[in-house]
Amino acid sequence: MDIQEVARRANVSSATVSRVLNASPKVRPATAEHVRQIITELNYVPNTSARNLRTGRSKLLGLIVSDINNPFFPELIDDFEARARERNIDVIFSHTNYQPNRLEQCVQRMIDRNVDGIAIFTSETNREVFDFTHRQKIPLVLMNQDGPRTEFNNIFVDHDSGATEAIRHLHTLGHRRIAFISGPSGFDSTRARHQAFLAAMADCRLSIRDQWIVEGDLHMEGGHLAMQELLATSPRPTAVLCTNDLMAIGALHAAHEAGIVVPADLSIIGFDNLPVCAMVMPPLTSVDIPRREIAAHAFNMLLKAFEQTTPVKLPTPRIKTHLTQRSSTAMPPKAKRA
Amino acid sequence: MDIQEVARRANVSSATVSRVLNASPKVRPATAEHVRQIITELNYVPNTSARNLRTGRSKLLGLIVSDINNPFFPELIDDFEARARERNIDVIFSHTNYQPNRLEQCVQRMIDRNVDGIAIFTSETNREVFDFTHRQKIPLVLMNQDGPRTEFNNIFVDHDSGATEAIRHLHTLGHRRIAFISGPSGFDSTRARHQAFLAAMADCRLSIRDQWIVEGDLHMEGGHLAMQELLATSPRPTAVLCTNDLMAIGALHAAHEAGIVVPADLSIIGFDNLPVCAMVMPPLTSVDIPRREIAAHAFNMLLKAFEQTTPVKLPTPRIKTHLTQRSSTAMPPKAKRA
DNA sequence: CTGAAAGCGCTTACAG
DNA sequence: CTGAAAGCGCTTACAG
Repeated sequence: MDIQEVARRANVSSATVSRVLNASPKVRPATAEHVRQIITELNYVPNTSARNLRTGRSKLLGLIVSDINNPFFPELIDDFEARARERNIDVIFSHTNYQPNRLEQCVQRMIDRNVDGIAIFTSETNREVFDFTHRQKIPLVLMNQDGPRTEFNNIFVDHDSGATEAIRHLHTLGHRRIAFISGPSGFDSTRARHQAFLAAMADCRLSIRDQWIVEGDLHMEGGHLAMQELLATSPRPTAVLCTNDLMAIGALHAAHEAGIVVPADLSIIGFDNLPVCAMVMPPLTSVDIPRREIAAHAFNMLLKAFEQTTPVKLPTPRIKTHLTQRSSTAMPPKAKRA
Repeated sequence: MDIQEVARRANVSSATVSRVLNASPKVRPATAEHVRQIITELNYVPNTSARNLRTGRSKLLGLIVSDINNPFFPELIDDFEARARERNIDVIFSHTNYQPNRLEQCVQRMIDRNVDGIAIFTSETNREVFDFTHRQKIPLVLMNQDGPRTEFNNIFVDHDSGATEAIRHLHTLGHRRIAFISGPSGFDSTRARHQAFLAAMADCRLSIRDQWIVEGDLHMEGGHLAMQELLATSPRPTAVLCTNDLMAIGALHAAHEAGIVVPADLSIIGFDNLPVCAMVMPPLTSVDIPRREIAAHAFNMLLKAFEQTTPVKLPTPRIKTHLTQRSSTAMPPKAKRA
């Protein structure tokens, strides 16, 4: 069943069928209607490969994330894919498992498939690959890759706004001794959140103690260990901001094991606002990263970039983050006594 | 940069280049080596669409799940995709959001892309779509779709083994009053787990009380409400098996709110063994569904089905489920007193 | 072992 | 508004 067969049955040329298929306005409405009917009757579906070969477009977008098992990503993938589907675009999806060299393979495979654009949401960076893709004139969108001066299309997620809201929230509750569980310094996003914490503390004129800044591995384990360290300090902090939710949950467990009640004895705030925040006890207050908004920007930018005949750098959207309050924060014990 | 260009530079015909590309043994090794060198030099990548158009294969597999936001799926997707990547196959991924009619669109889109096979992991069923795909002679693999008599390739996940282990575990601890939070009866998997519970109880010669079987909505809310109902019964159950982990977590919260300590006062067991089981307090004992094993079977079956010239029904793998013990189960209060 | 040539199923500039 | 024809970039049966 090919376009010739449809043409024969409809008593037109394959060119006309093709025009109907592509909703060309140059076809007489009656002819178009007739052809459409035959198409339905025959249950004809155009061959995508032939189409792509002819047009040079694939109606395929690539989406690369660090780790599909990280609950940060599903919502983002979901939204991106839903938008693509609306426009009859398919998505090829891959993940790097945080390995910069796997990014290269992922991108190469997508280029082989002749994708119309690639969105890369990885915490690791591989500048050579970005450059390579850019030179191939394949539309590219990145997230939080070294600021506004980059030549690549970029989406900027502002961690400062969320961190500021978090620290102000604690400050308003009466907290003065606030600790931070940082992540490994190798990742851009981790560094950005650390900076955001420092800025937010300064904003509230709160002093920072070195011993209250402990590094974790971004997993529950790391948060657990970091919290144990913090609990051994004297005086103890009355509140802790964590670089991500998984570490905040690890911290929650460590506090519980030490007989410390959250939030009565200690307030904890996470970062990411993963679905699991609502599942732990107490439900975790966390800085939300608007994943669906990010996905929407990425998709629209890719589409726009693809429509340009000459590649241009699109304006960088700046996305604010905000605190989502749940039940892991309260007044510090001291303030209660007072 | 196309195959002709490579042929010209290598002083051979495009047929020879093509043979080298496809590792045909009919090329003189020296020629092949020379051509390979030129290919590398020119950074040539064959056009996938042209290839697909010629060969009629796409090296593309479809993967459809109910809900990417459900933490059950990421591991499964991960494993499936990793296997595909090993063989240079790409995966087009989609999800139905539990709507049977969206399954039709998903499948149609994949057929349009000329996929070499489709794996469908949805809790909802759409027999017409399965039939349609089957008639198109596109290899298909389903999960737990009405038993061994189906004409479709199927993977059978045995909920009985896990449920039996769960009930025996509780029985051994001394529990006799065991409740069940069921799911909506519309889903095959939900019904299967309900049956598995009943069979496991019979296996341990434990009696079942109607009031100790409460239906939930598969989400935290439903588990929460169901547990509140169970706590209002008299006598109360000392242990609860839940149809899935999300409801088990809802139940955990409800117990906590009622001042009931898990596991000292009440044991809770979930189903699915999601990553979140390790994050809640106390960590949740749960029946594990071996997702990676399922993904492996699905992928291999699709590959095998595709290699057959005439469609055959492959043998149905039977996958056992097992209990993963954590900290939400203990001896019942009565047994302790004794 | 190698090449010339046909053809996979479309789209589109061109001619009418 | 419509059609004939070329061509997108490959692969493969056929001939040598």
